[in-house]
Amino acid sequence: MVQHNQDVKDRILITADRLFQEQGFNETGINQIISEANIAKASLYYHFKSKEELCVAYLQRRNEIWNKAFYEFLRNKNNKALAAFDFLVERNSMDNFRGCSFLNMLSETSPEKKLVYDEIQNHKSGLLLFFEYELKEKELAYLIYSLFENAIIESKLQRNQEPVYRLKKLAESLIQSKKPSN
Amino acid sequence: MVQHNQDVKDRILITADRLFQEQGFNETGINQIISEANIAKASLYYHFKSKEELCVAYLQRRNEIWNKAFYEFLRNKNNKALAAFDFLVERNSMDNFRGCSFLNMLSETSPEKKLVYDEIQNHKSGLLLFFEYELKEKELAYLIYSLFENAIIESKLQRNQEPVYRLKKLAESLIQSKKPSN
DNA sequence: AATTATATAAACAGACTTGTCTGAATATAT
DNA sequence: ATATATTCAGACAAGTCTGTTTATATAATT
Repeated sequence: MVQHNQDVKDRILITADRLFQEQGFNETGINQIISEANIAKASLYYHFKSKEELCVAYLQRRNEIWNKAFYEFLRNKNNKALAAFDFLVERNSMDNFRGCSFLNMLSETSPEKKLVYDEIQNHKSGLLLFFEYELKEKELAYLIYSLFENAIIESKLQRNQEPVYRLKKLAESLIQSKKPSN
Repeated sequence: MVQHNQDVKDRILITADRLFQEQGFNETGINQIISEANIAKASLYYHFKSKEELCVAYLQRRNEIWNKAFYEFLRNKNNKALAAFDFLVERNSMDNFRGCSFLNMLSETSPEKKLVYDEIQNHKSGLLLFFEYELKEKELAYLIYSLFENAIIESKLQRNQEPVYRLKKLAESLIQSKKPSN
């Protein structure tokens, strides 16, 4: 039966999102996506002309979802730059230390795929902008951003939250020591 | 003609090393390895019972090669913790911003492959130990280690050396401010 | 001299890969 | 009512993937 309700594209994206995150991009085949999304292969290629185009759409959507969750989490927090580390703890618990979708893709793609690189760069520059806005000082922001990035990677590698706690404490003392009130 | 000179295993490792670095692990097939190494497929499976086992051997060898080049580079340097960033600049130029082989593998593998994870963890804990030895203070070492890690990632993502220079400067001022002589 | 270790080529298995195409059906828009 | 957009199932192409097996050859060890 033809399901003509225009959520076909959504179902593709939702399923691809889940599978790319769970298994990685190269480990996920088109056939698995269409099978689990319950759509026809021709429908996928009607909406996306290649797997690479689906990849770009996936990263765009992931960026939107991530940002939404991120800023929602921070809404009622006092020190948002530090609370970012708490967000990371929450995400690690939810996704079993899967790490950053964008850094994962960075390792699975090549610089020739410019549109893919663009989406990764865009996500990361957005995150850096957040720290710059919160901390006012650019070099301090780059510093805390770096600790945040390494918190993602190190907690993925160690498969526990200790690196996040530890780097949050380091970030805290660095931010503190820059405060003019001290 | 049978080449019975016991460098077959070496040729496999040398070729796999090159291809895994240039193309990534999952993007490199067994057939390409045997073809470019000029050996028979049965010879590969004589020395390595699976591609995963080859992966582990590759990471072990890569760790040895990396460490050798790293400590050789640092031998005549004064501030070795800071000179590590210069090493990174050199490597980026040589390998066209391919990034860290171990972090790349981290994104291409899964935690179920315990031996693979072990090699990645081993490499990174060795690097952290280096910073701890050089900087004496553990939390400072973890901080500089984090900047170093992000320098690898960010320069790969931006495909230029600016992040390395910038993070080296940040590292410098952080190390400076911890010195008791100030 | 006999055994064992290492190497070869090449076929084979069985599954998977991305992407195209056909022919039909159903919606939506004009 | 007619044109256009969307969806379907499923076959097909042309290749790739990891790994096994066979049968043979050579080198090293005992």
